[in-house]
This record gives sequence, C-alpha cells and structure tokens, in this order.
Amino acid sequence: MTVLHRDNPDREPLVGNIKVTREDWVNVAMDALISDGVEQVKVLSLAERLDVSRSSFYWYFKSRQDLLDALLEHWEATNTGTLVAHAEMPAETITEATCNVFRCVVNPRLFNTALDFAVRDWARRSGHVRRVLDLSDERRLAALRAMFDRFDYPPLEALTRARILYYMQIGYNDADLREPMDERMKLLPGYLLGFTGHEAKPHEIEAFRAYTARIQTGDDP
Amino acid sequence: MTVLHRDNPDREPLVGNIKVTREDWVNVAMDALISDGVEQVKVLSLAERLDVSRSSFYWYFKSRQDLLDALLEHWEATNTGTLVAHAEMPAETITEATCNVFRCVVNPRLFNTALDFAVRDWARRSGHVRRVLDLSDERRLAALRAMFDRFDYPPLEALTRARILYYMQIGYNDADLREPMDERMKLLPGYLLGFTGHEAKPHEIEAFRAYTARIQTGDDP
DNA sequence: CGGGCAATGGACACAAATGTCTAGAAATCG
DNA sequence: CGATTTCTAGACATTTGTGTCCATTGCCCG
Repeated sequence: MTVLHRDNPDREPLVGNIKVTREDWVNVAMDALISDGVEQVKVLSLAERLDVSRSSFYWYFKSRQDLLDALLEHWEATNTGTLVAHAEMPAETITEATCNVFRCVVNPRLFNTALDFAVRDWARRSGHVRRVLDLSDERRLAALRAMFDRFDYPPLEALTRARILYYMQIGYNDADLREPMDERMKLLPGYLLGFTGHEAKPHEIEAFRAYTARIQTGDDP
Repeated sequence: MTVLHRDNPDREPLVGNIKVTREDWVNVAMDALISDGVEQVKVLSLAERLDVSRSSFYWYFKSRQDLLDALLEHWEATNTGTLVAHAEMPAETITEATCNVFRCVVNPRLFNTALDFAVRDWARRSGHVRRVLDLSDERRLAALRAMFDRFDYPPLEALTRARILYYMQIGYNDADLREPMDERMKLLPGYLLGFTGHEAKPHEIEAFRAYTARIQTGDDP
C-alpha cells in the first residue's frame, strides 16, 4: 500500500486546506490499476481511499481519462527502459547475461511485473494503449535478440530464444504464481539451460542467489 | 461472430414466441468475454446484440452471476482437457511430441487461446475463478512435465522445460500478436530447438506444416 | 377454439459512476 | 484586517447498468 503524503513524516507537511496531492491520486490509482485493472480505477473509490471528496479530484485532473494518461506515461517511463538496460549489460557468457535479465523479474524496484501485466490487460481494451505497448514490446524483444546475437547464436535461433525468454516471463507474471524464492532458485539452472541451451557456471548461479538475497533484506542499490 | 440459432438454417426453427435460446445468450456472452473481458459481459449490451429485451434475459438466468458461472463451466470443460490430451499423445521424439502440443496453439477448434486469456484475466478479479484456474494450470503443467519425463529428461529439466513451454504459450497469447502463419512456420525449428534442446527432424516440421495448412482450408477433423 | 404455457417487452425502482457548479475553508500576502 | 489564492465539500444532472413486476404475445393441445 502506498503511503500518502500527509501520512509520511519524511515529507514537508501539507499547508493550507490541502489534504492530498496530485501525486497521492496517481499513487492510489496505480495501486488500483495493479490490483484490480483499469476498469476499477474509479474516481469514486480513489476518493474514498484518500478520504477526500470526489469532486476535489477535478482540481488536479481534467477528467478520469487525464489520470489514466498519467498512469500510462509513468509505466512507459519505467519498465521498458530498465529491461532494455539489463539486456544490454556486459557479460562473459550468455547464461550470465540471462541472469542479468532475470534481475528484472525478481526485483520489483527495477521492473514492476504486476504493473506490466495490468498495462497489458488494459491494452486489450484500448487501441491507444495497445499501440504504446506494441512499441515497448518491440524495443524489449530487439534488446533480447541483440543479447543472443552478441553470443553468436544464429540469427533465427537468436530471434526464437529471445521470444521464448520474453514471452515466458510475461506468461509467468500472468500466471501470477507466488512461488517462494528458494523454490525459484532451485529451478534456476534448469531455466538457464532451457533458455540458452548452455549450462550455467556455478559462480553465475551463486552471484544471482546473492543478488536475490540482497533484495530480500532490502539493501540493494 | 457467433451465428444465432434463429439465423442458422441448419437448426430447427424456433417455435412460438421464442426469439433466442439460452445457448444464444451464452454464445454472445462468450464473444463479449473474449473480446472485452468479464466486466463487459453486461445483460444490457448482450440484449442489444441479440435484439431482444433485456428483461427476457431473466427468463433463462437467475442473474448475471448465473451467466458468468455458465461461462466458466464451459471453459473448464473445453480447454484443459484438450491440452492434456495432446501432451499425452504418443510420439517418436520429444520434438514430435512438442509439435502435438503446438497443435492446440494453432487450432482454435482444439483450444481457444483467446478464451483462455480472458479467463486468466477474470481470475485476477475473482477468488473463485482464481482457484478453478490454478487447478487447471496444475493439471496442464503436470501433463507437459510427464511428456518431457517420457523422453528421459532429468526430473529438474523436465519440470523447467514444461514450465518454459507452458508459460511461453500463455505469454504469447497474452501479447496477442497476430502473426501470419508462414512467419510462424519459419520460426518453428527455432522454437522446437529452444523448447526441447533438440533439432526437429524434417518430416516432423513437414507434418506440422501440413496440419496447419489443413486447418486453414477448414478440413480438419 | 379457447385456455395454458413459454417467452417477451415495457415500466419502474435503484445503485453506482462521471462530471459540473458553487459555496466555503484555510493559509498567505498586501 | 481583508482580499486572494488554493484546495475542498456538497448538491445536482446525467448516464449506464442491474433486477422486479406485470401485461402481452403467439404457439400448442385438449
């Protein structure tokens, strides 16, 4: 759950008659989008959650659509960039490179998988969102394909492996299985073999395990 | 688009004051579920599509929820069984077995991928649907895992390959890319290598190509 | 041929959602 | 202090959806 500005002691107190900020509306809307889908991003229920009158929403936003546009922009500015950056990270082997991509999957601060799914769902209901999403998918797939290219996979194989890797991650999110991290770590060598066709080196597995441990204790950069 | 009973010359004409049947309601609801999601399965709009008064809906169904239950049952009775059956089909090689599974993906009469996605989406909004879906996922995954087991993959590898294959298909549907069939056929050898770790035999590729051709001309069993 | 049955249509009640308009509250500034 | 700015609340209009009640329609069968 998002902490509202007024409830956050680290931020300057709200002056005047102000109870919430534009950012609060966006944050709460994001929560709703992620957990319930676009259809449930309703001015009424957001206002209830913020404990504020519904009409005050229209001070900050022209309309509900205006808010939805803000949500899509936020997503666009976040997820795609991170994934592409991780696909482009230097690596000694293809299995190490794939581990870099996996970082996005296991670290909610890098890549918000739930948000990504919500946008994907949203795209099925809106032509505009669909077009924005298609562009993002293209960019992401191109980056993954280039990753396999760098490790000298034949062009066709680089393409298909990129797609298997990418779409499997999407399907995985979609299935929404809340798998404990140690279970997932047990499967890691199998996944790496499946995705790349090569066995991962033990130190690569160990590095990834250490990374997930850092995330769970909360001290990642 | 679904053909209504009254518009279908192959079916016995509707007698009396009847304009539509219960089945018509379900079919039109299924269309709406698939193309627009559960939230858009509305008595009002279905009635408009059927060109029938809204209140006559309540002759056939207790409530909107009653209709939704019928939709879920229909899905359950269709998709999971087909996929499991195809995973269990006898095959000489793992690549041939995987091709059998692919038949579900390319043949809408075997397995309705769009419906499957819609249900998956629905599950995020309903605890009951979520539980039904989880059971189906388990059954499907177990069948795929057993498939890899039959071709002597080590247990861990069988599990991870089953999951990669299954979740990649889900992600693929989800991405909703309307890829022409010949493009997909070009990628087939790459996918098979990626999923199984083995090159497919030419006659397997050819058999699958022939199968997709049969589907597109409409004369599959 | 007229009643009964199966299905339909229309009127009504009502709930939930968006958006508008206007008055009011609370700090700030001249 | 009073005017202004900035937000907020409440009343109202409108739309869209669900569900109920009851009259009506049009075959079918005794």
